[in-house]
Amino acid sequence: MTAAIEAPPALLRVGDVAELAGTTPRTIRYYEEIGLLTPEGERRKGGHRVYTVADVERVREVMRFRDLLGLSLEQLGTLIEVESVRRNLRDEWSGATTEADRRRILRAALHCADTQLELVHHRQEQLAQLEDEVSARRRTIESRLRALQVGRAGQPKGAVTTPAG
Amino acid sequence: MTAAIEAPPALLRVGDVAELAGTTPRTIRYYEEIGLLTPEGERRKGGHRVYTVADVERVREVMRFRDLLGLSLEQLGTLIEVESVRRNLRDEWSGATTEADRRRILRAALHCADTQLELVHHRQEQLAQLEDEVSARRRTIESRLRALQVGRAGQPKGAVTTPAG
DNA sequence: TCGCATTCTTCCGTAAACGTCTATTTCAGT
DNA sequence: ACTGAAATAGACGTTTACGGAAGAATGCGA
Repeated sequence: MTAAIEAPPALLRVGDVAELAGTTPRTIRYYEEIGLLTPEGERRKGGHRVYTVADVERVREVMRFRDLLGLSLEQLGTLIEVESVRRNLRDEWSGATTEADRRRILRAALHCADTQLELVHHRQEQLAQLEDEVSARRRTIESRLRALQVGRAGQPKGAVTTPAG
Repeated sequence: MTAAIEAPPALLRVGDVAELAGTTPRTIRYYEEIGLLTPEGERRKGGHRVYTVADVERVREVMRFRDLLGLSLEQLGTLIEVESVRRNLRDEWSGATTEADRRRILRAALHCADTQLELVHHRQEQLAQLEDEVSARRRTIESRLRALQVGRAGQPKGAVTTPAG
């Protein structure tokens, strides 16, 4: 009796979340401490935190943005969507959300995604430029190497031909 | 009399380098302290460091790799070319470098550039994947928004159409 | 030559992002 | 019910990448 009507949310503990996200329990608690992660579901009466797979996703998202965009956790706080928004986007809307609310939430989420995309694109441009410069240098080195190989069969000595650099 | 034969190397002091590279003297000295930057040219007899524009470039390179690849300065030490190699690549070869030496140096530099390119490409892949996911989410949000707008003119209430996700 | 900005070394401070330890519950398998 | 593994709060420790101040020495323009 009292069988689960919907799929049980697969309760996770802090250690599970840490392992699934590839980090440590300390980090998970720290993220909560600074307001980056509010575990879904209430604490158990013993005080233990209760998570779901959505929280794991959240942690992974935080870590990816941190690594790939080089942002501080504080900056991520303003970049990553707020819990309520996320919950609303993932679950069905709670009965209390009016249509105007939904629109507002969706607009906020859209704006958030746009900001993220801008940052990603900016990063991509910077990386592309870095790539250009490095590969240009690579070509220079290569041509100098070839010049050396040729010189070996041709002139035994002489001025080094500085090739455009 | 005693006119400069070659272009004078434009001696810079630590403050100049810092300003040109967009950082502070403290950072410049720190980079030297941990072995990332060995100023060209000897110290002046007063003990003041002497730099050239090449050192400025070096500093900028360090900062870019640090920012864009998210590497620690220690990791950068193994990634960025060693001073001697750089000097040899930029200046003409000193009279003492034999042809075998030059080839070895060039090969090392080539390998170094390849490593850098690999890292850059890996980063680009990660960013591309992140871009995909974010823009996918963006589309989801957008379609939900549209669904709301449509619902406003069509059905006044009903189940929310969860669109693939 | 004077004076003041700059640089020198040395040392201590700091912020971010956790690691680690302790002492104390709490949970889960048997 | 018991027991070992795991979680809790709280505190302090650690590393990286510098910031900042002190006191002395140096360089450069007038």
